[in-house]
Amino acid sequence: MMAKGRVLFHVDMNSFYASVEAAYDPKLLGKPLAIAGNAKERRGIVVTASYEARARGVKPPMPLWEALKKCPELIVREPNFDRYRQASKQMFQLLYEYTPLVEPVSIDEGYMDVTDANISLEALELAKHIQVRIKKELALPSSIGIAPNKFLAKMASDMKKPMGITILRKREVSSVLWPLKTIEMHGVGGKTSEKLEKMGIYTIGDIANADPEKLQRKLGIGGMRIYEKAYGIDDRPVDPDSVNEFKSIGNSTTLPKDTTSQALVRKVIMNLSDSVGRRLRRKNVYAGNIQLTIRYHDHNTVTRSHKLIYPVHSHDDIFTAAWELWVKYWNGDPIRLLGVTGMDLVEKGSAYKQLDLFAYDKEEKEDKLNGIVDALRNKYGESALLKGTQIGKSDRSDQLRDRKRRGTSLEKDFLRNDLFNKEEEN
DNA sequence: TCTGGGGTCCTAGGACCC
DNA sequence: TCTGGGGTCCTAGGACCC
Repeated sequence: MMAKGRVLFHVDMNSFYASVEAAYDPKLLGKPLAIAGNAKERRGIVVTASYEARARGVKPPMPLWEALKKCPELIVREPNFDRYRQASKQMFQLLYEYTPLVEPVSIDEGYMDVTDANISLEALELAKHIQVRIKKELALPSSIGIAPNKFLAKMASDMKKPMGITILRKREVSSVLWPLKTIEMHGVGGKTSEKLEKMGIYTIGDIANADPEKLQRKLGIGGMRIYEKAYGIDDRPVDPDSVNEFKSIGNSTTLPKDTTSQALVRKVIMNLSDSVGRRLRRKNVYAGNIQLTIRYHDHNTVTRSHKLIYPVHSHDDIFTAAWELWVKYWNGDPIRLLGVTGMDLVEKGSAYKQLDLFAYDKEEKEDKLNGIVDALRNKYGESALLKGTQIGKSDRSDQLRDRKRRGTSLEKDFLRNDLFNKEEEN
């Protein structure tokens, strides 16, 4: 018996941020509107442009000054992320009414697997129904792609905007996709398309006719993938859980102006650590690795990271790790951007399973804990948080003062909280 | 007068272990 | 004895996406 093909939707909101703003303020409807961060400092870029703005040549990610040159009457708004998250939530809730097999990909797009959805409508009718409801109930335009897999559904939703619905069948791949330039393929960007051009490959059809082994040699595993995609092959399932499986949580910020001020940098890293910590705690996860991103004046960007002995999620611990990276690696040049990211995330409770296996009651745990902390202190010195790092002198004394003030050590705090399930402040 | 901020995945080299 | 090869972990960077 032949396996039944899947029916997948890719739902893609059109100019999402701009559309949400227009839904809030109908005066904006029909006007050239751009959403841009740092609009006041003029360092911003256009994140989203309404279709009226696009018609005048404004499109993301264009620097704001350039957008204004092209379209002087452009209305510029700063992003209201809370608003977008709210609208996004409502949109996905609407999708969940039809099937639990919804996979949000980003704030404004997601896949649905409606193969076995218990709905009497044909796929096309169902898509229309969903699109109309999103428009009526949320006042937001969308495009929907219908196809037997994610890749084709994604390509399909891109074909008619705004408010389009496109069906892309596998047998249509050669007529519809093959004429397109390689960069139109989802997953092929500027660098890869350049490499492909050097191989004499310009269209998706050229990819399909290329030697797959050569593609793999030149592009690694990605080469094999684009070859399969060129034939419309993509087995990835719609995974509703992936939205909760974070691999990293980070925040970064471009400074109002480039700086070498230690005091300012310290403050910025502290703020970033605070917000990363808050987000980790809200999701109930710990970071086993802290990464510092430094973008210099000339846009050269470096990342430096440390695996920690213990996963952390307090702002103090995150700041300590990030600051040590800063002290150790900053090259002295003016800084444009700073970022702090928690990586190697582990869920609360899973981090110390091993300890629990060997300690049965509270007192025993306490003893065990003290023993471990002492051993760590002996091995790494007072600053046992980081693995394999020599801590700079000034920084170290900073840290010691800090801990004295709090009357405890970082690692001990952390273990205590975890072992005894102490309530965390939010 | 240039280029934001949030992520994911892949690659590659060196350390380290056996 | 002077030398192999496999495997894992850690780190950094690059490509890509929205």
